[in-house]
Amino acid sequence: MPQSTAKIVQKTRIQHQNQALILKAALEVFSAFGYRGGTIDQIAKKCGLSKPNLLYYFKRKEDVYVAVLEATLAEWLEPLRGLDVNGDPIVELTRYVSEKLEISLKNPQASKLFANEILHGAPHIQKFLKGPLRDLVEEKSAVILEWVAQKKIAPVDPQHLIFAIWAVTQHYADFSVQVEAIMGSEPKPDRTRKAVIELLLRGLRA
Amino acid sequence: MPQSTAKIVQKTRIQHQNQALILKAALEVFSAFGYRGGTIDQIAKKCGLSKPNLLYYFKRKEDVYVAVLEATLAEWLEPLRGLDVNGDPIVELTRYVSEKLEISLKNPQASKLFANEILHGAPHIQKFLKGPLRDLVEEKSAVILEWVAQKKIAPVDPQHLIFAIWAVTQHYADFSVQVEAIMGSEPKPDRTRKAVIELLLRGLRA
DNA sequence: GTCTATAATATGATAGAC
DNA sequence: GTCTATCATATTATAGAC
Repeated sequence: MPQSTAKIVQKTRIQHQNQALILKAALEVFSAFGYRGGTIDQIAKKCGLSKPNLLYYFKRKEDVYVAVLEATLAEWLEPLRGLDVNGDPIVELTRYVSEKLEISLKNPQASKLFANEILHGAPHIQKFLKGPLRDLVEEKSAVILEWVAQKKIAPVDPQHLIFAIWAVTQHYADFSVQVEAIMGSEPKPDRTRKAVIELLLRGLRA
Repeated sequence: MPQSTAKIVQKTRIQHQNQALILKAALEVFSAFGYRGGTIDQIAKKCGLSKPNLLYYFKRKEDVYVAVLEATLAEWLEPLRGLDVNGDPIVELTRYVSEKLEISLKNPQASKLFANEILHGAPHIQKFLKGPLRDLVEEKSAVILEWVAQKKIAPVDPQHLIFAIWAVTQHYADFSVQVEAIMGSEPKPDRTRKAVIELLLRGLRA
């Protein structure tokens, strides 16, 4: 009995380990080639498993994709959630832009995966977009409008401000190839951060 | 002899017509599903040709893709090219942002096709990025720096300003699904334009 | 130039031994 | 749980008649 339990625990551990390996490899593959472009063969090779063995953990290719996609959604919401109506608007927005940019630069693959999904109509995350994401944007738009009402920042359309922040911060991850082609090398994160904050927030000071 | 010539002309006309049909259909398919996701079968059906007939005009799937991609590159450069160092900076930049946004909204498929290509490493347009695009950005960065030197606009990093304009304007085309999910409906172009111009350029007034 | 038929390949998924 | 072998299917591309 004890040995049997130990065995189960052992197996479960290996399961979790392998699942983690698969998700890591899947993120690399799907972010680079898209859902249709990436193959389970590539993913299996990248994490040292055979194709049938991978499909033992995830029955279908789509299941792997959805799993890795959903793993990134939580992280996606987090920075915006922190926007505090009681804080100083410029400080709050600066922190938000900084965090969003840092996440994009630190994990460009997740950003690309997400961008690719939305670019092709978001077939797997409609509910996320229309549910949690929409609700959060609505909540934080109210925060920004409150700041405007209190004349703490210049008048601004809150939804479009949020879109602009997303667009610019993710641009450096999603279109890194273009950025590097034009700048001749990888942009310096610190300089990028300063430039982005200036561009997006300078016009808001009341 | 005259008839023979007429025939050739006729054929050439049909060729051009069919090529145009193919490129139009290919843009729809590739922008929606990506390069790997789109099939020549879909494209052929969409323009009423048989698959072998399509492959008579373009030998390989990749040739169709490259053709439709390159057809969009010229249009891509055009608005930035108009930035005139002798004009009023705010007027010039406002015009540029407006044109860029209008093109994105009018032809979101081309924007998506382009975004997808870059997202996946731009394997087919490396030369375009490192050549004409880079050169043009360099030229127009100098224009913006000149305006800064003349104290006509506030100090700004010209490359990052251009990136921000691209990111925000294309966002409404590339991520339209997300924008609509959050706003509940298609955004009004006029309101979007005003919001984007305010957000990007308000901070630049000297 | 256009078609039907088909070859050649890639890839998702399963069967069954161990 | 993991493997080899294989099936089933989708898709690119070509052959050859008309």
